[in-house]
Amino acid sequence: MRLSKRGEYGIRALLHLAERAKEPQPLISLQALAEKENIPVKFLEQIMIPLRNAGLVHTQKGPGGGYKLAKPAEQIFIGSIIRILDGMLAPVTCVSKTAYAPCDCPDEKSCGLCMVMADVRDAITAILDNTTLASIVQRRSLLLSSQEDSNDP
Amino acid sequence: MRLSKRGEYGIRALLHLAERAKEPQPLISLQALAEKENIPVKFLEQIMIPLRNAGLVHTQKGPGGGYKLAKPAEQIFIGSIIRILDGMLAPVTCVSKTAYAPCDCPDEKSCGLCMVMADVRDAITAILDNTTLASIVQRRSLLLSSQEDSNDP
DNA sequence: TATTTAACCTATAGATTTACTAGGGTATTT
DNA sequence: AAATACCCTAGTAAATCTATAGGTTAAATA
Repeated sequence: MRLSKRGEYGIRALLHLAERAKEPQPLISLQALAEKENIPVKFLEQIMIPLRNAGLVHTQKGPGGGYKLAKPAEQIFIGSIIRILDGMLAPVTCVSKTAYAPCDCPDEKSCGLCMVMADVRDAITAILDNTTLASIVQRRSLLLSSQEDSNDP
Repeated sequence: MRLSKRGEYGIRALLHLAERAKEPQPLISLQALAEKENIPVKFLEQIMIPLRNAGLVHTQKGPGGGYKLAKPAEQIFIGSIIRILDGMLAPVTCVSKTAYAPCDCPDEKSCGLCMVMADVRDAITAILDNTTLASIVQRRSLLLSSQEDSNDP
């Protein structure tokens, strides 16, 4: 039930872009992004390609070029990122809504395993398809500011 | 975020044992169990060993021997089975309560990814640590009987 | 226009995990 | 004693994961 490094790095990278999101949003180079997040540069490059193809990030070539979010952080869901990078959220293919494939049980409708895994899929998607980069950034800033408070007398 | 074949087969096998659970509970041979559930015999054998070591199944050697549940199906949770066979339920090690290992973010407390994954872990465990073999068997029988009804005029 | 910069693209390679398979050992029953 | 059925260790082919290498293309700037 693991999130791959691919998925983890992808989310960290986009989260980093979301943290920088000002108006106008600045570009950051692959090199800089990888260093800041401690991700192998060439691996991150591989990860950014499908994210760009899916329309989540915008890129610009040449000097001063780099990466930024292609749309507001409020509109980018963690679920989408994981589906793009890791394939699906459901624990088994036969209960996936976005990447369905039959399993080998005689009848999926009456299969006990499928029932439970469908529940798990619903629970996972309920979170990941409703959590945006923006909501994470906000939650994190709330946490950090409350920690500051507790340091003051 | 996938359930392995190992985990899938393990659950299917124990679910099969739970369906047979009468008083006294009969033994079923590895051979028969594997055939009924379409699982490779020698692979299933590997899967049953840790389940027995963990005290979920009882085995008996010799002619007429085989496998049965070691305790009531009401007391066997799907979460336990998956942890035994696949290692952990959490999507990343740093939010696992039963198999914690640090990740490489600078601070886990303020890591946005960790926060979300902790939510996911909670959602998954809320289901899998509260679903027993018995509850699945019951849910399945309710479904099947309601299907019978709808076939009658 | 030449040069530099930085993303783009294809291929590949090493490590790990997954999904099995093989074959002999051990306990139990008849 | 013979048959049965679980026990245990090892190994292996294929897939997947985690990168790495190296050249190509586009854009900015001098």
